[in-house]
Amino acid sequence: MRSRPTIVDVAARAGVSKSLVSLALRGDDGVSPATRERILAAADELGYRSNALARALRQHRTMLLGVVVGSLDNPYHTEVVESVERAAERHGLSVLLAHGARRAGRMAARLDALGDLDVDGLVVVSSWADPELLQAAARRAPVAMVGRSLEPVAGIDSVNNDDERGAALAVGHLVAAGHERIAHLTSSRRPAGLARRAGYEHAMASHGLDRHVRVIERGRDEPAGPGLDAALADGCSAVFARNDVEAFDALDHAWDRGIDVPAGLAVVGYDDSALALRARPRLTSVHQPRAEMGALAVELLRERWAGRTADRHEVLTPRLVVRASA
Amino acid sequence: MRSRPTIVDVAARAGVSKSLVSLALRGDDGVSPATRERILAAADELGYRSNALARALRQHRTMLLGVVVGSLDNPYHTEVVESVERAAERHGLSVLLAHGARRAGRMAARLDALGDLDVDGLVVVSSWADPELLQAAARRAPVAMVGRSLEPVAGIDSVNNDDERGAALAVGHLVAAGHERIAHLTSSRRPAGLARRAGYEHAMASHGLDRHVRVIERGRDEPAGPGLDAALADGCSAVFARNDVEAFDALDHAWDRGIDVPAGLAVVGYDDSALALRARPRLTSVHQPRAEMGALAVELLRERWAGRTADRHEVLTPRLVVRASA
DNA sequence: CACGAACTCTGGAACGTTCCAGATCATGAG
DNA sequence: CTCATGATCTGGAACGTTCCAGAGTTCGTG
Repeated sequence: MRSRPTIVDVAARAGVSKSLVSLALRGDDGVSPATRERILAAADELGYRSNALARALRQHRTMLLGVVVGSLDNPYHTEVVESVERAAERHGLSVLLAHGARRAGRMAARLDALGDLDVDGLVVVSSWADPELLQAAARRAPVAMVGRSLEPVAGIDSVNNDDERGAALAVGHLVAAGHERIAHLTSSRRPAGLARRAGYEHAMASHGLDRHVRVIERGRDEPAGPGLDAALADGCSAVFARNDVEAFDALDHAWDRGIDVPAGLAVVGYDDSALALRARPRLTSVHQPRAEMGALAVELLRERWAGRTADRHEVLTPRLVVRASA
Repeated sequence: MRSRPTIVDVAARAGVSKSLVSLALRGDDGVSPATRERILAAADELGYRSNALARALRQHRTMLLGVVVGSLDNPYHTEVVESVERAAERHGLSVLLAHGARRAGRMAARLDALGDLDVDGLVVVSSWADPELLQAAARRAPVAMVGRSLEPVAGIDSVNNDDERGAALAVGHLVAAGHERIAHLTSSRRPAGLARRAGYEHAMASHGLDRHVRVIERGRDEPAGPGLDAALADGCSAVFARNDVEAFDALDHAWDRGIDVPAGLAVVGYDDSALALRARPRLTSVHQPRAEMGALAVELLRERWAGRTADRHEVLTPRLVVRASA
């Protein structure tokens, strides 16, 4: 494996200076058509490929985008990551992926590693992140967060959907279908979860159903069964779950208990991830515009590169996708 | 945002040469304890972080691992990617992810982009890849493929599970449960799919059930229903699906038709991905040792870096995980 | 006391590119 | 014929590291 040809090799072959090769390859128009031709031909013959590293070192831009994601096991996350990668590619950026950044310690380590690689920007896809960590990272490169922090973090752009509104859509749909005792199933104390819960409570109140508010809380790895059974025993006829994964759990439990969905229990999820279509019956779910969210995050970073200094916090509007489960 | 301090700044502050700073930071033991102390303190005070780019340029190694994956929508793929990332991290490598490389054109583009970034190695996670594309990429950096090509590709290491054997496990289990008319559901013409199909056919033959071999083929986005119905009508009592996604489809269809699983139809999947646990009833599935496969792929690359030139093709042994669906 | 062997430390080249200031040359205006 | 102008091209510095050859100091030994 002979070592990769450089711009100098091309220059020698074309009989010009390395500087001119650089200009020609970058399409600068101070190069005469004839020599440009010659240079491109030489590059081609040698199989020259530019060294992105050297360019990055000199230009102070790597065209690298760091993407930090809590985990890939929730399809919603992977779909956001895919949309970020797609948008990045459109702008000639490559994505560096770090997953498993649930714990703050690991997230810090991954952010540092990405920073050392001089990424031009960072997208954090997570339902939560330590504000200080984000700000530390933002001192190196602009950061856009897809997902919520408790409140806007100074210096960090964000893209979100309106969780309260999404929750209201879900509750509204169930109320319209005649449900009154609507429970909320959640295992999250993170901002997105809390916002959906608050949205649920407000929506219940606005429909005059305060007295039927019932939140089924459980620990991260606790089963949903006991809480659901208790709610069912109290006449609860519908569940609005914090996300599709939890909705799936509710459907599973109904399946195990032989309860018909939606007749015996109506279920609405959140995210409208691939899971919603895999569920039986298919899951009615609040749709987050994922593709748009990823693209928007990349756009926010590009604006930062262009010089924007004011923070932007984008909140997109979710919509309800009605299927068979409610 | 003042520009990042460099090794030279640290040197100035500690009153030594940049070379010595470099040595001290890398833990070389030709540096006296006292000055090392002083240098580390200076680095700390300035908030120095090394520039991985400059190091990579000089050392001709980026510590970057390119991971190319067909798509992230099959949980099996994401789990392999996660395991690769985990193994990479253990060795101080960062993962550059490119997804959506189903089409050869896109895969070529992504491989080129990763090559330009001078990745030290490539892991291709896909059920198929154009051998020439892989070999072209391997001219730049060693390539390990997780997944099958029709036959071993010269110069490319690979990690696989033994699909034929896995298929035999599935069939064996169904036969032991008393099934004779066992169909195979597949929508794939890729090597892994073909191997599982062949394994199914051989296993059926070895149990003296040649006459009951029945392959339900369908197009990539065609429903599984019609083929399944026809098979059921002919007395088929079990299905061995090419992967969990297809098994899921079979369960769905059974659900839609009100057929009890496993009494009315036994279903066995392949991959034992997260989907298997999400299925109702829970899916009996052939387990591929994903975590091991990702780690092994990284190990194969490391061996290449260490100088191995002979190809290695690792084939791991799958095992059957019995759950409720069969 | 001289000398070589550690032990520490240093300056400059190199990695492959881009940037910058300027060199060269033909052209056309005065 | 001269000179400014624009078009085309060039050499060297710079990016932040690591590598290499060697310089200076200290110390033990004969």
